[in-house]
Amino acid sequence: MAAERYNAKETEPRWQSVWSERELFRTRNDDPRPTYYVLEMFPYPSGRIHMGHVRNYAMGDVVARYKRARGFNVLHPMGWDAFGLPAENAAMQNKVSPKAWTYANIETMRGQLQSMGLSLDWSREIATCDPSYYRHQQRLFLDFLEAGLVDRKSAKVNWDPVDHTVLANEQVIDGRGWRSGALVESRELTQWFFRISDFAADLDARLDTLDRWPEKVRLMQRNWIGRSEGLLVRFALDGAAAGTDGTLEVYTTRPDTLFGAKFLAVAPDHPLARAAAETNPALATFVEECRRLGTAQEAIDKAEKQGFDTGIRARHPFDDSWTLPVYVANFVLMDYGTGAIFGCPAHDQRDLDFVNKYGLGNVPVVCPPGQDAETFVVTDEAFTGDGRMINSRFLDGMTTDEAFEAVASRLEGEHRAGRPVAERKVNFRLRDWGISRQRYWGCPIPVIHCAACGTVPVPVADLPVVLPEDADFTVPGNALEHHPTWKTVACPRCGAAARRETDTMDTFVDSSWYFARFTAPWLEDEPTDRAAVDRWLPVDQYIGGIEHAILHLLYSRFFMRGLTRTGHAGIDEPFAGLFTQGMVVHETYRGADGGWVQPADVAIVSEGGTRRATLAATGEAVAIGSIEKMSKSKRNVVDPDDIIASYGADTARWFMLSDSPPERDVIWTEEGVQGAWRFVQRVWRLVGEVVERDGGTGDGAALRRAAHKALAAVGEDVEGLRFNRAVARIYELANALQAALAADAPPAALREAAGIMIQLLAPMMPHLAEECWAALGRDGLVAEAAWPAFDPALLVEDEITLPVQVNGKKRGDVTVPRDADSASVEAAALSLESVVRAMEGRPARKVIVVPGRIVNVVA
RNA sequence: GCGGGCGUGGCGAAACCGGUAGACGCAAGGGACUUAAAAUCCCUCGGGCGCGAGCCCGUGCGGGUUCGACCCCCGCCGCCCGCACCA
Repeated sequence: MAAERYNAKETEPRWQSVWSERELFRTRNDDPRPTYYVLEMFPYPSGRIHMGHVRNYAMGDVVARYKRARGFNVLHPMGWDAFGLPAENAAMQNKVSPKAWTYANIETMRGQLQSMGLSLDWSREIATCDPSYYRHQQRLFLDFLEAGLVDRKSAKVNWDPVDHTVLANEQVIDGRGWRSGALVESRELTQWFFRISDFAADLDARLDTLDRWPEKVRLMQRNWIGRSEGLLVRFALDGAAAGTDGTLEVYTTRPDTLFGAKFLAVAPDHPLARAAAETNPALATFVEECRRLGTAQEAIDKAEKQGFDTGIRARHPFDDSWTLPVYVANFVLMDYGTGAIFGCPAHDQRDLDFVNKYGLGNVPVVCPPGQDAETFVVTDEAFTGDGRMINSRFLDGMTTDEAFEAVASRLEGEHRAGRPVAERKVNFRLRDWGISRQRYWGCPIPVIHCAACGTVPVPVADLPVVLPEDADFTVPGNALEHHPTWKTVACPRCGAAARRETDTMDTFVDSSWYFARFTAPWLEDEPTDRAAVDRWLPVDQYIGGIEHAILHLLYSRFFMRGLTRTGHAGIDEPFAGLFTQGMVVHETYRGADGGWVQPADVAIVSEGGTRRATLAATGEAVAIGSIEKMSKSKRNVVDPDDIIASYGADTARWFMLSDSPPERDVIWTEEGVQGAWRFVQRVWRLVGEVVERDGGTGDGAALRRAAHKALAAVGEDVEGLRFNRAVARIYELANALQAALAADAPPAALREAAGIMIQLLAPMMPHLAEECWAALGRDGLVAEAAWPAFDPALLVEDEITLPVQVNGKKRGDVTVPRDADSASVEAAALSLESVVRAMEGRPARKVIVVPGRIVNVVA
């Protein structure tokens, strides 16, 4: 045997080149074997990979390598989510172009990922910022436009008046722009939208079919889509209220409480409010105040319920003599339902707060179970549950549900001015996806604005609309807008001078279909190859962070439907299996001056169970703080490059997979890494000893059993993505192998067990596995070897040891033949000395024998 | 406020469908080897009592169901996450 110590630094690059030279991970679409598509969320090229990437890609690689060994034709690609604001910020600060910055980062990060030994098909690599990718995205936009999936409409946006740009909600902090610090304004801008809300019902319903998604994610999406069943009620208005047709449409999910109505309220930007404000200066002032408050989320949270009586009166739908005041109220949202509500204070907390402020009173109409209808009153806590109807005329005595039905069917049947007074309506919270961004570094929206022809799509033959490379980033705002010539263009329809759309697409668009592009990324004329898409999609296993539970995953689900509607695919759900992994967290450290100290500069000493930290360089004391997500601000990051340089990729991968369940956070510790590294060395040593062994007088049966048990268990654990358990099984097998070596087991059993162990750990530590595979003298590469089959006969023992309980407490064990009948097991158990003692002379009233499990004697 | 999840040794955790609680790893303590260190190997490692065989207690807390409960049911407590005026 060669070197004593395993040298990861030398072996890892060597095996990486062997895999790459043999094109082992290059996937062919015409390979006849069954397909398996495993995908990890592609990274943003921020500059360097972080430990979260290592964890994510280590998991995906285990699945890819395991499925390959299982005989699947595995697609495991990698790419770059490469558009986005940081590139423009870098351009502003460092005078490099966003393109140069992004591609330099990709270069670095590709090298880092390659040093991890991931079994990726690099020939399919894509970058979303490359015209060879975004030209197809532009084509998809045009197809979506044609198919009616795209809208251009006016919408309120967060406008940063200093940076001259629209900000996403996440970029507004305490009402101020995250970069400029300027107070953000609410502006109406004409924007491009994807009509995701058209699919709300289907996106909601199909969540039920995603049985390999985490329940949590499905729930989050369900809440986000926000389906509700209710009634659209048309209230007649007195006189000819301006801005209306004489009725006010209200959406409610509680028509049962209609007899508890005390007022109607509309949103400040409701047409009725706007019209009324024109003749009422005080109301105009109120509306203006609401609008100002409207932008800052914080203000909304704290704002008191406020309203303004318009003077308009509405008629109750069941009683024409019953009038209700119509308010403009700050808590009514224009973009949900109809922007108008009826207020039933006794059974809605907001409405109750409102009437209590304006002295409108309340009438309870639902009596809670167990309450007396005569005495039940509501003061400052609304009752929102189900109960029996009271004070509600023909509804009295009904349940809440019955009353809903009664009101709905009755009002549906009544008509006024040719329309039913009410209609059942399913409403959704989900709003259309605004994709316009006033940014340079994104996919240009391929349309042209012509004074004569209006908005004209760029002809497909003219694609791609390429970003200009000579943009100027010294002025804030959209560099496309500032560019001297880029936006000047001839109208494709009439040839007159026209203006290019200077908005680019939200970067979430880029990531909404990349998984489809991976199936045939070489195509030049089409976004997708139908045959390839049909073969590979849906993705069998998608792995990524929980932070994308809603937006990215919902947008992708919408996009898949869009692709199918426009003939680019044939399915609706892109991801059959989804797994959301936990974060990588680390202790934080603070120096004497209170500043954060990075782990690389800290030395930990542990004595008698107490851990103390010092600055490695000076010995100065360092305070150990709480465990947090690795972040630059707290400096508690560990650079994967450093770990790979000192321990190797296998050690990093192994540590990432051991200990914590993959969906939970994992605490990165130096001790843990060293433990993983010790195991790497131990495996190498054990294999070395096995190879050298040329005779043995001991028994190999126990080892064989242990190996086949591990084989069966690890297969199940990897299938279920329980990597931490698989790791524990492999440790057990290593322990068994070591014990067998000590017990002088015969070489055949040793070699078999060592071979199995290597194959089990190959998906996790592929380089070490290759090195050991070669040392064992096995043929070919372990990366190409078929997963071994376990021998079921070895999993069952001839004799089994059963615990014996007396009244549920364990008192001893009996060892019996595997197929012993209950009577003989019972006899053996009762004759145990420890059992007799525990019975204290009492007779056995009952003996429960669970075959192969346990014996319980009831005394 | 609404919705969801989780509470098991010093730590990360395991326990299949209600059947030996703590596998496996980390840390710690003791020992062997060594001039020494590193590396490696062996032993101990939930708490308490006992020389020992062994006994008692123990999965956030309080009840319940069961021959038997970390697991099921009821009621609390604590922590974490998501959404948040959605009518």
